[in-house]
Amino acid sequence: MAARSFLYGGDDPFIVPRSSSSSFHGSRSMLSFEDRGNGASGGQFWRSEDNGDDDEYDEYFHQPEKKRRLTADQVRFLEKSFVSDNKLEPERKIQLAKELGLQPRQVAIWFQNRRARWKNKQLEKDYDVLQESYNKLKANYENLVKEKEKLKSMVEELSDKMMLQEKGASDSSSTKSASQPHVLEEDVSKNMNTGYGQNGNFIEKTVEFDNGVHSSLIERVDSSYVFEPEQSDGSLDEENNLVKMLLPCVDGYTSPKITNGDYTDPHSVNSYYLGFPGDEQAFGFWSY
DNA sequence: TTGTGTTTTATTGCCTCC
DNA sequence: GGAGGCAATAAAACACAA
Repeated sequence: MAARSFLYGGDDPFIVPRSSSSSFHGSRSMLSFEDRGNGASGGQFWRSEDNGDDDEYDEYFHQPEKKRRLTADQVRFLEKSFVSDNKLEPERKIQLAKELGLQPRQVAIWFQNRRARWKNKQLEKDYDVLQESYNKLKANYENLVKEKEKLKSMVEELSDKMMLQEKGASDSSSTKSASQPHVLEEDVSKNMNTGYGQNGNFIEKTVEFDNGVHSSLIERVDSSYVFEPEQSDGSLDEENNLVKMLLPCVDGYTSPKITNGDYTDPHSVNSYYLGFPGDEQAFGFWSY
């Protein structure tokens, strides 16, 4: 872009008069004659101050341009200005250039570069925040996996006990006691808190296991119990799946059905009742 | 002193807005 | 179509270890 090329030569021609009341006279030395071979903007200042010597001017002006750093004072001033507003309106650009003894183009470039640095810093901050968030999620996930394993072994332990019960029951002649899931009932019931609610012909209990898993317990009017897992709880679903897998090992389970919380047609919903027939107060799981 | 990595200044090309 | 912003990049200036 020709209009912008070659160090302020074609853009924003702005020459600070020597008598300028700039508060940055210190920076003027940077633009002095002794610097002229080393500085782009210095060339123009020098040109304005030494316009009597055309040869020297030509010699300087055709030297390859070099860039120079702003003084600490100039940078401080620009930083202050940037903090107050990181966008640069033309008036402010001219004003800053005057006060700093710089070309407006230099001020514009400085702001542009400063915005780029600021953006990079912001990206770094955002990255750190995301990283921290990820680490927390990861730790949380690992805890959940451990919890899941714990629950899994719990279910396996319970089903083993059920199997033993079943085996013992089939060995004995008493069919009544054989169908009682005492171990399951005791082990589960002592590990949960219950709350109560009424639901149609059932009393619905909200139960909370020690591990934080919530479920609903449906107590039939005739005092039999079933479990109804909440659909929102994936870990319980997982547990139910495990229990469902173990079902073939358990003799005599029945599958009553529930629609909208009410007991209806035992065959209308695809779910399992993991209880036992004929129990007065049996525990079991609804499995979907 | 010099090689090397980092920071700063400046350019270029593209894009958007008016 | 010109002005200005931005991303990418070049290159000078600087810092610093060896």
